[in-house]
Amino acid sequence: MKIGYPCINETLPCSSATTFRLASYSEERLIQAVTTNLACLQQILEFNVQHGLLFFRMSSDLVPFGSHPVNTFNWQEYFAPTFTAIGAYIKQNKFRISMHPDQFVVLNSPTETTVQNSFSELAYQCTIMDLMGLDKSAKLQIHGGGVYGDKPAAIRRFADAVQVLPANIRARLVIENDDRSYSLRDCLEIHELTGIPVLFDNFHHECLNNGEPMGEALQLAAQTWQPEDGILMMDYSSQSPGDRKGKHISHIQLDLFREFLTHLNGLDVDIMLEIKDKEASAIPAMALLRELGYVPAAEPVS
DNA sequence: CAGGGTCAAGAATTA
DNA sequence: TAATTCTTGACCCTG
Repeated sequence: MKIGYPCINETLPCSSATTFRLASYSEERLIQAVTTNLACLQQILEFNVQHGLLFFRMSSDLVPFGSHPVNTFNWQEYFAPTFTAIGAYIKQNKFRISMHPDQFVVLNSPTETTVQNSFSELAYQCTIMDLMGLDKSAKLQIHGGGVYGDKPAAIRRFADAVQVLPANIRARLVIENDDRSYSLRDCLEIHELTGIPVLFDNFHHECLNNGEPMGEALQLAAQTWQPEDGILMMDYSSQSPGDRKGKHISHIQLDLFREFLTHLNGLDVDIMLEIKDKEASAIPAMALLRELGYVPAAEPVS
């Protein structure tokens, strides 16, 4: 079991997602931003190793405009040695890695250009993982997309789109249940049609489900992962008290987290904490996992 | 220099 | 058909 937080470290004085406006695009600006971002990514990974946080979601913004036509620079080749070095560090420390293309990646959109843009974005993010030399357990997580008033048709379009993806992207693609449109059951159906694993989000499942108890839901999602995919990846969060339903909590509530863990029933998972204060929650969560024996005690610093 | 409007990209809801 | 919400950080313009 590994645990982590997404993209941003609030302790370190750097960002791995510096960007700039499209209007101010230039090759110099791009090189500067990517250089900064990759240097910071390395620092974050080192911080995480020190704290035993070995599941990490890399920012979608490592390369600004990574899939935009304005970006004709061969950043893949220019930064290949840096990607290789970071990848070596990731493998040396046995990190689990994910990326999460955002809401603009919609494989089942009825708009052809939206689908094409989605393919480009997936290709961009997959290239980063490929350049790092990561195996197929490093995943790209996306949601089902829109429903457009006809979910069965939307699911078929999604499945058709997955089939025409290049093999390297398809091998990394996983679908995550969301909190308003595509439930775990819908995602399992997409898995049946495409073979892609289902990344389980406990909080989304609480918001939208078909009656599956948490423990059963975890088992159903876990069954969609093949050995080469690695163990089940999941997103963990809980409701922010007093806020709109679906709003993520700002700091981890350890009693709720502890209660959630009882539903695992021995299932091994990697847990991404989608909680606002990032490592400030991940560190105490990790301490709890050690206390409960889910992960070994910290190794002495050599 | 701080505050705040705005930013590549979408979908669903509401007006 | 058009505006707003979702959701989020940070760029970068304005005063």
